[in-house]
Amino acid sequence: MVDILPGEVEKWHFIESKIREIARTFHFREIRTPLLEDTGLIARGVGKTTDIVSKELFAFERGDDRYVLRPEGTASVCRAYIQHNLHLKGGVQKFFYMGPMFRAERPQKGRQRQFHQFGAEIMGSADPLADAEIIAFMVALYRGLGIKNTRLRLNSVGDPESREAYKKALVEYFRPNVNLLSDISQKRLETNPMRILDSKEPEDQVLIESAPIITGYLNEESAKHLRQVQKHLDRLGIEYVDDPRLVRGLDYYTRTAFELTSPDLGSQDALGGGGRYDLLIEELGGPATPSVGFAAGLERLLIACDAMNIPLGTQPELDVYIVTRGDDAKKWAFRHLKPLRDAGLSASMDLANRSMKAQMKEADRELAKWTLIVGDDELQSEQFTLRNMAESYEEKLHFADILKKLVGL
RNA sequence: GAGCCUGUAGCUCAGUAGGUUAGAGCGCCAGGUUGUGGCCCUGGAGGCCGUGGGUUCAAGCCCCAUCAGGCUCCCCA
Repeated sequence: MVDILPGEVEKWHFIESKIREIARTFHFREIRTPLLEDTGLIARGVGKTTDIVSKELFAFERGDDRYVLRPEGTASVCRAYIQHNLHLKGGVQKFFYMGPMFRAERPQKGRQRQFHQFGAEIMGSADPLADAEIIAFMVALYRGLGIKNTRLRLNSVGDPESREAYKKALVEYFRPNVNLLSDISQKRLETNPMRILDSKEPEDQVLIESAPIITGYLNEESAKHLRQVQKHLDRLGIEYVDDPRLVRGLDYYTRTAFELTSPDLGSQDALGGGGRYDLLIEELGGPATPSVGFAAGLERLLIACDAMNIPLGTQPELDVYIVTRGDDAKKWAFRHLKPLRDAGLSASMDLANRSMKAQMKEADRELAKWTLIVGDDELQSEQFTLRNMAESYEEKLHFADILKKLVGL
């Protein structure tokens, strides 16, 4: 896990405000859920056989209750949707969220045990327009930041009927050659054959290349749904590639699945991904609510921005630093920070009784635009020295005029 | 969970075949300039050399373990 220090945190502010701004234009509304969730919710929501649940949860018990640090956001949003009867508010609900997630994995570039995701959900629509809307939102964020080097992959993992037919076909295809598969894929043939398609083991690649693809096994409704999503994306000018071998690691997806990747991320090349989950809310005990969503990694977004040399936030400037000489000046300065701050200026001063030279140096380091220099002379004449740090000129003014001048700028 | 690599000052890194008080640049602090930053000069502070154990007269350097990080695999964001 990592600390985000001053200098780095400004980048986060920049990205977070960009996300909020684009969410506003799409009219997604923010939802915040607890970092802790009931273990059962996550297990049922994400799927017991997924890697995330079976080996990556941070879990603990307290009394009879079992908790996990949330590994993703969708299950929590669904829980909140059910718990607060949000379907009764009517219409289609559009949410976005942003915050830390936790998975107990071996860390590497673009992968931490505590990481940050933003994501969005559209709940209560089975229409392909909702799929296109959620993808458009995700793509708009990356476009808005200027990240160009991305690829959107699109597929349908089918509804339960289609998927059963496809799984059967896959098992029939792989079974005769089971010995040629990697150990892990041999296991997956029993538990979750579609995951074999996601394997990167070299020995699996040959077989995967000529394996049957899901496209031919989609029933008419699922196939039509995918075609309509594609048409909507075409109309929006959003480029994508059809990838009939795209499968996702969470069990709740139905029909639409998509992933946005970037070659700038190295081995962990997924910026974000998502899909439709028409059955999840019902499975969790809520009303039948077809929904679609995505999640994206903020750390990976930052890596992609750096790779493209996209300027993010920088160290904040300081409006005024008051430099003092002597105890009376120090007292005067400490009192006069308030009117400066009340006027909306950022103002600071030496808090460690150091030399003028040290104070000037600190003002420089803190990117002060102005220094206000106060010593015996100034206190006598009530005319204070205002120094412009960038242009190195000074003038003597009454405090009221200094305030006026700085606020007026 | 697996493989390979790395871990020396706040940061970036040197440390020669194991041999006295572990170095540099930048940064930090102070002085040169007892009322003025950025340049320059001088000085200073700051390291149980990731942690624990072992080998040796002697370990930053060799061995083992462990923790953390990097690159892969796996998986995902």
